Amino acid sequence: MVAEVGVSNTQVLNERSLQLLKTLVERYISDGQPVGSRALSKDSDLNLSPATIRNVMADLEDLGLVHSPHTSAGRVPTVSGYRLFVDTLLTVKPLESKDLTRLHQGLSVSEDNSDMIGVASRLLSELTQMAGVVTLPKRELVCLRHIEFLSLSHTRVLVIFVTNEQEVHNKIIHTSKVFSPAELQQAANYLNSIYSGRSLDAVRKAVLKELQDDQERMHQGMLDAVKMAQLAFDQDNKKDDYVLTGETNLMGFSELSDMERLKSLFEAFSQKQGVIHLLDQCMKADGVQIFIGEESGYRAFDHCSLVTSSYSVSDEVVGVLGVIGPTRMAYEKIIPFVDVTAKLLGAALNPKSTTPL
Amino acid sequence: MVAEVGVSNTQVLNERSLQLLKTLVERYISDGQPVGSRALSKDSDLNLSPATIRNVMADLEDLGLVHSPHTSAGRVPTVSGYRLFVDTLLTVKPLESKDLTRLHQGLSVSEDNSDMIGVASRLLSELTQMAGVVTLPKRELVCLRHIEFLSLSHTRVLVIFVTNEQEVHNKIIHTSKVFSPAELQQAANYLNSIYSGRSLDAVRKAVLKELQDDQERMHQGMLDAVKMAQLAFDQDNKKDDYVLTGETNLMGFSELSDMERLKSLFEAFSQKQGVIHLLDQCMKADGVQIFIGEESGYRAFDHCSLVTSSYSVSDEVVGVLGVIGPTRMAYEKIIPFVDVTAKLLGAALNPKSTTPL
DNA sequence: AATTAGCACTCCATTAGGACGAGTGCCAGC
DNA sequence: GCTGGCACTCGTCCTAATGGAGTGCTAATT
Repeated sequence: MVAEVGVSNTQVLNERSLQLLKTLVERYISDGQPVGSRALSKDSDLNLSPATIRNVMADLEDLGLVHSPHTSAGRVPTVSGYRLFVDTLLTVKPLESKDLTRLHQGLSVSEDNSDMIGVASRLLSELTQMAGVVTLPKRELVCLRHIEFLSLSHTRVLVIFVTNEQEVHNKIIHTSKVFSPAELQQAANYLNSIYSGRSLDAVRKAVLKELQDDQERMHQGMLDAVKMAQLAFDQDNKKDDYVLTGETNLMGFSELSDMERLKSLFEAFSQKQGVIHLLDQCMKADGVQIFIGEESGYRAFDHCSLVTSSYSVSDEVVGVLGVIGPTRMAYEKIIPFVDVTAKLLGAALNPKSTTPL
Repeated sequence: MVAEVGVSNTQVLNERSLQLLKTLVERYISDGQPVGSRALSKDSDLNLSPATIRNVMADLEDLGLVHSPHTSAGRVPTVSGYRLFVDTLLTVKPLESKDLTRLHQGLSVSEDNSDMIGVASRLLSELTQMAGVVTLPKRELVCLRHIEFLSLSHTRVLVIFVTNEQEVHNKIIHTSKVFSPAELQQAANYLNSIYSGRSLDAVRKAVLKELQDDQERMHQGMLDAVKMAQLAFDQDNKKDDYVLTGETNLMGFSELSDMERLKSLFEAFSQKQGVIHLLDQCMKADGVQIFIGEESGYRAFDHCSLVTSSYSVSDEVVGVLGVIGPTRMAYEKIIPFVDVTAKLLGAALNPKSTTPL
């Protein structure tokens, strides 16, 4: 988009126009009012008269970077305008030290990191005064530390497995035959010895391979164990989820004061899958990623922006976190927030820094 | 309140006034507009002129049962008016058969009742088009079925316990010394043999008693087991919680269209403790209980009503469910909804009807 | 050729006024 | 005790008027 504009009309999108666009966006973000030529003339240190500014604005409007709500209002940045702004004009501010301290103390590497995800989400929403969201680490990508089977009733077995992040998961499976506690113990021992330390995804694949390959090679006990593992790590097992906090902060923003919009936004939050899909896309990219307004492709997010960053454990991307707010947000502050939080969360979840099993 | 009114002025609060109040509340609930004397005259089958009705209305207003938004508007019921209405005037309608069917199919006694609470909440919000809330069964009151210990790292032990409702809970405890897997197994076996089938509350009390009483009587293994049980069922373990669904339905109601109100309501929802406290009060009463507007004592609920019922498993009250909506709700329909849902949920969670361990 | 000043114009927001209708309170009569 | 009638109040809706902010265009200036 930026390149295209630059190519199509280098004459128009010169240094000065960009400078003015930047000032306009900054001014609009802080005021929330359409910015007029007079205000821009004073704000920018270009010493241009309002009339000149008006000419530039007309050009920017032709390029679709700004937009006039009506004839005698000032200009407001469009989605493309915001995009150009965050991509090339933005000067990111370093985090304020008090915020940095707050993040560090909240996400310090501690013994109990059972609710790190929740803490991270709360920090994001508290410090940005918008909504914070953090996906749970992708199960497939975290490492298996330990697995255990527990007989509930004849063919119902409770599977318990502990992952890297010290999280405990459980699932009830139905076996084809009845197992004694001793048999279950044996199966667990076998699986632990073979698969402990490998990612859940790798385990699932290995298990499938085992079952397809020569089953004769294995004795009955091993076969049972592998079959149970298959049930336990079944594909449909992955119930992606996220922790969202500070939604209520969004109710303060005037651009979301329309009840219809607000309702559909909150409905999207509670239905989850749309948001999950959106966040999943962000996992592909490595650094901070931004969706502005309609860019997300979800109508409910039309008037919102989403600033995300993936977070990694042991150099492996396992989840995404971010901030949701109105399109008119202070990107230069939010971006470092999200960036730092992602790094700290990754570090806090790192198994190397916790007591080994 | 009702009694007081009746005593203070039996002359005024006669059959006819009550009849008119009833008609007024019904009319207001269905229309949402202040009800004028003309409308009441037509609606009620008392054959009274508007003028007469106005006299009665003036009396009801003196008693604080109705209220005029301004001089030339009709009347609107006050909280006391609603209270009198639901306590003595209301004629509860039986559930529509399609709704009853829906409830039955959703809350049937099935093999997998792991998300019964969520299902119940969703049914309540879906069928009433308001918000549904269901507390998780009180841990103290549910029965222990099985307990297991799993060693994580030297002094960290994962406790897993299965309760009546087929729910699996886990908690990480720190022991004072290092246990071998065999010792942990032995401890679990001991605890299961003694405490299985008793309520968590009873187990906790028994454990405390054991520790205070003669410890000499027990050998070391038993003592270790009891000590671990104490850690596992520690008081602070009870993290009461509830499942709330359909909050977005509330955004449709005009009485909650004020952003300030809506925001504080949703903040109350996400902070949870206030709501939990309110719901806890409802556990004491047995049948359906109703809080109208300010009666709840929480400012955030000022313009809402809460219709609740406790639900029981094996004749023991273990939780509360209910519907949250605007004060102006169709109580005669909501009450049976909540009532029936509570009964069905209790039945669905009943361990007698599920496969024994 | 780029910039600026000036001017006419457009549109929004606010205010004031007036008509209308719904509903009340009160009083006198049945 | 009930009812009809009447004056009154108040909120809503519509209209018109005013002021201000900001634009687009053109002609003058640098």
